[in-house]
Amino acid sequence: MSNSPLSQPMFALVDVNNFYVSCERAFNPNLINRSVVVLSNNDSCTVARSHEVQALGVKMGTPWFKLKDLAKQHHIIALSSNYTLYGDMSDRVMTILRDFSPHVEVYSIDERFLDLQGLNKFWSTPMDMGQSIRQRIRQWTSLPVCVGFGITKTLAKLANHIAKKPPEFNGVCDLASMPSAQLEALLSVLEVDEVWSVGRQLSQHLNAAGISTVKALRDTPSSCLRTKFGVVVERLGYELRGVSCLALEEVSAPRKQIISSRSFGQLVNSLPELSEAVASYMSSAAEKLRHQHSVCNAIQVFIQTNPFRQHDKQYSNSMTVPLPNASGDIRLLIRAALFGLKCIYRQGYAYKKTGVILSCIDSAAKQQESLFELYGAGDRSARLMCVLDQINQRYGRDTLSVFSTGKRKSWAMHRGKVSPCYTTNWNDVPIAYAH
DNA sequence: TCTGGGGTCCTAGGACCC
DNA sequence: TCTGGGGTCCTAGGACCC
Repeated sequence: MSNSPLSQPMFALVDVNNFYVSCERAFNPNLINRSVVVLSNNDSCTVARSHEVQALGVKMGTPWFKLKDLAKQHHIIALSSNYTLYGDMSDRVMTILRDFSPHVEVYSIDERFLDLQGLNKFWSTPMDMGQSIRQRIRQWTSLPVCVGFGITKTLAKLANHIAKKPPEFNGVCDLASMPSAQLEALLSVLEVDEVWSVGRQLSQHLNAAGISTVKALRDTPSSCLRTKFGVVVERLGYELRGVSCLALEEVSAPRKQIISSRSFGQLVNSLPELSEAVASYMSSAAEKLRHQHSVCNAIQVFIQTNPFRQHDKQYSNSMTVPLPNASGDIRLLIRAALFGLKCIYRQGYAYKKTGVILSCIDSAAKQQESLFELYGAGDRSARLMCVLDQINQRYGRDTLSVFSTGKRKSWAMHRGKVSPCYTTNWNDVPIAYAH
């Protein structure tokens, strides 16, 4: 029996420091040790800052025009973003991490969770492993990373956050094997909003209830967290106490919605211009839709004026266009989106932004949906069995095993997979089967 | 003058049905 | 005809994340 901490449940979070800036530096060493920011679409906002820029107090998302003076003064270099490059670098990091664990979750473009349980044979301590990860990624991609270890994902994320604070941690922090005196001291000074999923609002509420440190949050009884703050915070408490509630998600589920939207560089007034933009956003959204083998059953299209121009007349609206027959047909999707746009468009406003949001369902689920629609479904238990009978007679025994029905939306277990189906007309079911 | 884009989950409240 | 409770479904909006 090994006593190595890695024989316990153990997660790691590996996160690339200042990811976009680090990617740019990997290809242009002149940027190293310089003040660098990467800007969003239209070069409007800062989406990444080098350490040097962070030290100047520049916050994430600061508009570039507000930085121009500071930039001149401190010779800040601003770069337009290059997402193709960042995606490629992200894949390279992924490849390297697979050598350290077969179980890796892509949490975001610059963060990976690793499940390390049972890997104790290879490493004497997590710290060794963490340093090894840092060195190899640095060597093979030039990217700097920090590594956090914990027995839940929330703790690993917190550890990663702590590891970034130089210099004593040297980029790696293991909360699981930290001496308890040190751990308690650390958690009692960490503010509660440093915890993953505690944002501005929630930290205010927690503070108002006297919970201002991570330690206080961890030590508040579950029942209290549940009543005062709901299920999410209750789960958070468990995670901080080392009870894992969040599993590693290695296979990324298909997106439930696909958004494609953009701010205009210049304000736009006319419907034809907006239509052109919407059609183009829809094309790229539909491409993603096909890529994940989904179809779309509703499209939301929205437009808005520029809320920062407070003297301008403001207008924002959206419309959801349902597609009774879910589809991935690009021409149909564009038609539906343009129809929605036409409904919400009003003349006389200067528009800043528009976009589409596609609700996605799995192609296979769509086939099942049509199967159920063929027979109808509903909330009349007297007819439930006959529907099951019909479907199983026609498609073979046990095609349909569980069938829970709601008024409009129902749920069916089909070959081990639960899928939604939509009620059309229950009365289509022949009355003869009701007996 | 110039203020990002893409996601998930939860909740409240209205509509509707029995 | 009037009234009420209980349930489901849908949507919008808020909060959070990177």
